[in-house]
Amino acid sequence: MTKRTDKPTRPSPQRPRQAAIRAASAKTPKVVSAKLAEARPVANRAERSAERRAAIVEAAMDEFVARGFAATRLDDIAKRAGVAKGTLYLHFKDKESMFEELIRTALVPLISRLAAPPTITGPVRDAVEGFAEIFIREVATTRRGDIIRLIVSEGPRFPAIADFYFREVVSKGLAAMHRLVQLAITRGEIRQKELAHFPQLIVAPAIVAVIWQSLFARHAPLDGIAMFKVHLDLIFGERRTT
Amino acid sequence: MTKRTDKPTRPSPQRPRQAAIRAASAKTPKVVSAKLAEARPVANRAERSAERRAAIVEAAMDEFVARGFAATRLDDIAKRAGVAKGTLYLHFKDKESMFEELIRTALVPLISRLAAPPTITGPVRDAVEGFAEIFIREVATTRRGDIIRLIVSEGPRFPAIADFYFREVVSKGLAAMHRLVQLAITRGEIRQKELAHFPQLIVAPAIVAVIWQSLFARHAPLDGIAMFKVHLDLIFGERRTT
DNA sequence: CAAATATGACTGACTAGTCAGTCATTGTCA
DNA sequence: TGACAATGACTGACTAGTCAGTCATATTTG
Repeated sequence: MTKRTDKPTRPSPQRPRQAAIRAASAKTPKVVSAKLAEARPVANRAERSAERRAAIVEAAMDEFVARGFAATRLDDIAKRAGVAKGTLYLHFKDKESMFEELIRTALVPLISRLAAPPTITGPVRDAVEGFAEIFIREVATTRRGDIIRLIVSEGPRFPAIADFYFREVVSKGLAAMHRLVQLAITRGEIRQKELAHFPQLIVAPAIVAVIWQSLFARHAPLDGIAMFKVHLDLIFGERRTT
Repeated sequence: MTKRTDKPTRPSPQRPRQAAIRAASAKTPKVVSAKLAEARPVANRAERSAERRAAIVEAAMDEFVARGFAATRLDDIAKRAGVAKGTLYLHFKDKESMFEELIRTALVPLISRLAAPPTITGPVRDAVEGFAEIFIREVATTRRGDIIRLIVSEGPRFPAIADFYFREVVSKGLAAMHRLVQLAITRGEIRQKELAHFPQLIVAPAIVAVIWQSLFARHAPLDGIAMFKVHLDLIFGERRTT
């Protein structure tokens, strides 16, 4: 029950060590708080607020990725972001909203990348290979990969997130893949016509690479890009030139 | 900590409604308690204890799969299993041990399946296809698939589980795949020799199918077996006969 | 200085784990 | 074999502790 029947009067809160506290918190290798302390030319309200929010988002991302939704403590997020817990509530309604908003925000760059010019100049294979190289280097290796794992983990418990992810990322990405495959088939680059029905097959190795990184990289490193090239050889036939 | 320095007298607990409580608990539609009530020929202590344990394992599996480790309440597991919370601690040391032991137990059948006769009679493709069909039907669709998702979700937070899973399932499975691929290459069934370096490519679609089921089946059903057959066509070349 | 922001102590709901007490089953003995 | 004693599986009320969310107070800004 946590009695806490004491503390009857609280003789005067007296925030004495404010500076000290800040100093201590600045001393820690916290990402953004340091940045705030150094480069603060003037920073009006809006800017500072945006910076704070960014710091919170960054910290929350780290914590959620490391521990999952349920096991993450808002106290830890606040500490890592260099703010008080109450401040979190100035930016987010509650823990759940924070989590959902975070995932969505984190996916925005991915989405814009997907919507980027799908103009094909050379062989389709090169397009797919470039796409995969970017994906594996920028997703499987970075924290965006963790986001994918987070979605796999928490998706079933956050249908809103799974829905959003399917709508904004998966279906768009698969549609793009579908188009590429169709093009490659008409061009004769791909012989297996059935592949058009399962664009998931194109990206499957990339997904596996992401999962492998977070679970087994320690036991057996996996060169995702090399693996994907072999995969492309299967799809497009073995490459002639080196 | 758990002080417990107090409790000097405990005025006399007086458990009055023992019978009533039992009746109530029996009335609930609990899985195993019902079974016990009906088919109880004699059921000595050991048998009953084993049944209890099985009920707990079953219930715990359901709860952990549905909510993840952190969000699962032991009270709920106990209620679902039709036992008191204290009983859980007669079978498991604590929540974490319970979780880990559960995962291991759940994988035993999978492991024995992997260690099963790898004798190849016909084409390697048929062996792989049979293997995949079993896997997708018995794993992607059933609760074993949830276990895989659970490992992906909680693995990073339970290194012991990730280690165990890698050692007992992943590395063995990949080694088996590697052997199959080698055989197929020497037989001329597979032309792409590099495939031997990445046996993960063989199983990637199966993994993706598992994940798809739990996240997106609602939005867009996926025929995992059909997908895998197309995948095999890519690896072995398109199948001649229907 | 008033308004806008930020703080962190505090609350209360919730939960892992404990343990004194109960009682069905098993063992013992006449 | 029937009565009685011993056992230990089982129970659930209870404790200590945790943590999301609040709000009175303090600080900063314009």
